[in-house]
Amino acid sequence: MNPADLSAALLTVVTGIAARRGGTQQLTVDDVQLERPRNREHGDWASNIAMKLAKPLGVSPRVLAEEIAAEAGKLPGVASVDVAGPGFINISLDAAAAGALAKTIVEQADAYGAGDLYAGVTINLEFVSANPTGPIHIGGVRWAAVGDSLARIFQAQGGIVTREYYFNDHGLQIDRFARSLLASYLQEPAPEDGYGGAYISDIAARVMTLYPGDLFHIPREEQQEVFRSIGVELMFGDIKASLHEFGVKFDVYFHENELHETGAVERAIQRLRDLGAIYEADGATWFRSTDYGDDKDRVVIKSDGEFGYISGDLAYYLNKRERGFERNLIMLGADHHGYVRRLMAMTKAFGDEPYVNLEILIGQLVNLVRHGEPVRMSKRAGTVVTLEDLVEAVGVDAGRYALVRSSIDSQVDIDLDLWGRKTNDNPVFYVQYAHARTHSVARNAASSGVDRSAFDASMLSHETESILLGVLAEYPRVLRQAAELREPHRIARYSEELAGAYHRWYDSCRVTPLGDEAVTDMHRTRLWLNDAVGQVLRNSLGLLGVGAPERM
RNA sequence: GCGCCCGUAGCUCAGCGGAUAGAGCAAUUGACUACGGAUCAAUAGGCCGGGGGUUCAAAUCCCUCCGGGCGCACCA
Repeated sequence: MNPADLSAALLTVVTGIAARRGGTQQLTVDDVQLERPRNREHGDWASNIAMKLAKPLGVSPRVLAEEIAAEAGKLPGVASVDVAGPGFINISLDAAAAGALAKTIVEQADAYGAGDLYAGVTINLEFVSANPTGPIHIGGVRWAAVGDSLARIFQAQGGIVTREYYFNDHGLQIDRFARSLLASYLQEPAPEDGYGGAYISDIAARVMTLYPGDLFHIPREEQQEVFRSIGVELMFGDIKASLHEFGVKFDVYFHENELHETGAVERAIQRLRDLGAIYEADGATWFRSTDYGDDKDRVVIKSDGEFGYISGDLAYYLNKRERGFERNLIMLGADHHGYVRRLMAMTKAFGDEPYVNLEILIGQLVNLVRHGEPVRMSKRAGTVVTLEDLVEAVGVDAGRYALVRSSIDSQVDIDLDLWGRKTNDNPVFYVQYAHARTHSVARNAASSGVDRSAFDASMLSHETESILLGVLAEYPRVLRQAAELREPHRIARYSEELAGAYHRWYDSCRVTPLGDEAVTDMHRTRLWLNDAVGQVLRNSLGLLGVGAPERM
């Protein structure tokens, strides 16, 4: 008996009662969503439907609740139904109905928890997209972890997902990068608006070893071009390598240059012009974005003839739509929240639906903390905190977990000392250890002759088992909610809850017989539960891109 | 001035309009001749930043004030 089955059964009961009382509203499963009461004494599942329907039906919530409870109590698998407080309906399942889930999970394996929220929907997730002018700094790293996890979550909901990296290889920042490399090579001071730091001289030196010609005897402009083309490729290779090491693999690396070379930018502007959303003023060409909700109009062609910044975005969005993506998500740092309005205005201008065809997720800043002090960074001075720094300090699993564990709406301090520790004050180890423990238990079970040849769900009646089964039952809903709200941290928090429930069960219910005890169906049945927990922990950690070791 | 995010236990943070607001860490006290003690049990710790409002019900929604972070270019 899953909560979904129970909801469906309850819906039938409630619909019948409402109809008899003359109710006219159409009820759906969403109206009878069950929640797990915090307090175990309130049963396994609770419904607030009586309080919601009391007013429209003109009855007191308690009376209505009693009426529903009387019928719900007759449902198969339901042990008891009570009415409590202002009109909560508290339902307890019998052990057999609740325990059946253990077997279901083992049988469904990797598929347990998956849903169809985005079945067949094409989704483009654009994230990181750091300019190839330096290593990925910590802000981009947050999105590397969260964006990749979100991609996995959407896939688990049936979405057809493309992970995309927008490679900004066009524009002034690249010029600055090239000039900085050249300056380093010529042992000149870094340009005023350029980049500094050890990686610049490193890349410059590598360019030298790769360039087949003689750099000394070509004009400075050509020298800069050499550093630009080779340097960008090297930097980009480094970025790809760090992402790969971090377990993030992009399906598409999209080059901004392509939009300019194919005339896509002009076409995008022309399309706005055709819509009457373009005007000329002060020698420049403007997008009248205020007509679509922006707070000021935006320059698409500057008075010097160059394209404004938004022009590339216009073309890029259209390009994604032409490639068939129904939903396009862009993940940006808090310093880019000002973009949201203008890009939504663009979406609307093109006749699409803002916040549906295009969504922009804004992630607040991440601070790294070491020895209680924030690790400050400055791109100019080259003291960036990079992906490599994080991985070096805490490893990939802890790094990803730390980044994905908090809501992106919150600024986060990541304590490198804490996350680098291999002890129980590190949450990722708490969860991984629980998973390793399920395997350890399974190994011991095998050597004691306990197998899964029998399953009697009614034996899973210990209090810790009832709690553990309840947590397992919630997983599909947590996953769905994480997808709907674009909040992978819910999966992380859930995995911690499950790990805790498992450890407590382990402490009071043995899977393997003690001493020369005989193997019973109790042991066999518990092995199913043990394996079910391992499976769900594996599924959760998999969605976070964090390893689920069998031994630690 | 305008906009986005945040303010919850000593710390780091969860919390879907529901019942007595939670977890981990830190503190105190316990549990190994028992499947891995990277664990578990227990104690203590809170005007959920302040004030209004909506609701049967508000940490959650709305308004307002205070505090913190980040933005408000013909830069990218």
